[in-house]
Amino acid sequence: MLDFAILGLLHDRPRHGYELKRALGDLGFWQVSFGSLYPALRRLEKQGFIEATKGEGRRKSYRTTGAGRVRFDEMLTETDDGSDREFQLRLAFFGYLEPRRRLGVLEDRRTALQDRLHGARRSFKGARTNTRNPDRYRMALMERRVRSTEADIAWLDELIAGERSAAAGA
Amino acid sequence: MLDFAILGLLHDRPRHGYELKRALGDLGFWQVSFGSLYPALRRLEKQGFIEATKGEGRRKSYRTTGAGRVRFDEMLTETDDGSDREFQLRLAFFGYLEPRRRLGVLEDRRTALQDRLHGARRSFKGARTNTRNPDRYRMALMERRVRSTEADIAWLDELIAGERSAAAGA
DNA sequence: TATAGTTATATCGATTCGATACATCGGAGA
DNA sequence: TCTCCGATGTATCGAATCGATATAACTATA
Repeated sequence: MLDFAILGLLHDRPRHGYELKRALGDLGFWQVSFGSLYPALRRLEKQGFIEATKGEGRRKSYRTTGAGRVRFDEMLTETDDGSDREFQLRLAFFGYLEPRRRLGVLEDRRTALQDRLHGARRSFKGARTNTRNPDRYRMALMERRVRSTEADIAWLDELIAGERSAAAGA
Repeated sequence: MLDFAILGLLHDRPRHGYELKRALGDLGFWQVSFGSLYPALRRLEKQGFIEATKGEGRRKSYRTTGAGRVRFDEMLTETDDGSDREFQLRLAFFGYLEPRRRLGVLEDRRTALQDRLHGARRSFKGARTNTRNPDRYRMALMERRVRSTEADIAWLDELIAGERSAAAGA
């Protein structure tokens, strides 16, 4: 997954290590550590997906190779582990995904969130009903989960609507 | 952090490994793997914080020792790494924290979320203003971050209000 | 001229993950 | 009745990731 992130960010333009960390953090959902990043860069370089050139000063500028761009395209359509992080990462690179494939990804995500919502509601109602003395704070956690999943679905629906009108308008 | 989770769940009552994984997953924010859980149990046992007794069938029932309960109490008030996960975990065990200490934890969390909100808004507005051709999908991600942080603060404020009235009513 | 903060690359040990192995148990369907 | 399947349950492996730390140069500021 970090490999996917790096290839995607380098697909935008060449960047050095520190800048990759900053850019990934700026996406808002993953503060990656150097202990993950630098080994990942060497891994990708050894696999021939990226290459380093010396930038200004101490910097090493990385860019994707042809093989790296092919790998990135594969990853864009490849199997989805269903994690929140992977979805957000995929969305960050949606501009590089063929437009006709986008709606499917969003709808799969919607299904997954609906499932999560049902589970969250079941837990919440179950705890309220079955537990003799339900813990106030754990109930609050469950309620938060229900609400934030609902909010995510609403947000996603806006994205889906936008995608449909973009498809119709094109 | 996993140690904290295990000690807290065993503070409720004795549980076996599989049950701990289920209980932690049911809290809704951490699907821990067996590859983390079983080594953690052995770690805690070796440190003398928990002990195993043979339960029915294949089960090994774990419970906290005196030292384990002391350690858990320390962890309840100890340094906070500021992560979402740690906050949620701490909240799940709020019932075991002295009532007079609860409000402080919630207010610290509120401050952290406010900071996050400011950062998220700054990124969002910055991208909209500075970027010549802002990526539609990355903008959506930023907007989601703003909205979900706002929703979290609102949810937290309800908790804080409840806590204040509980303190007043007592 | 200290001194503190940011930029930048890098590594270390410990933790966590995802996959897998293996075995038992209860229920559904042939 | 038999057989398969999914849930239960403990356990381990290698790889990925984390958090802390080391090092060093540059930049601002007191």
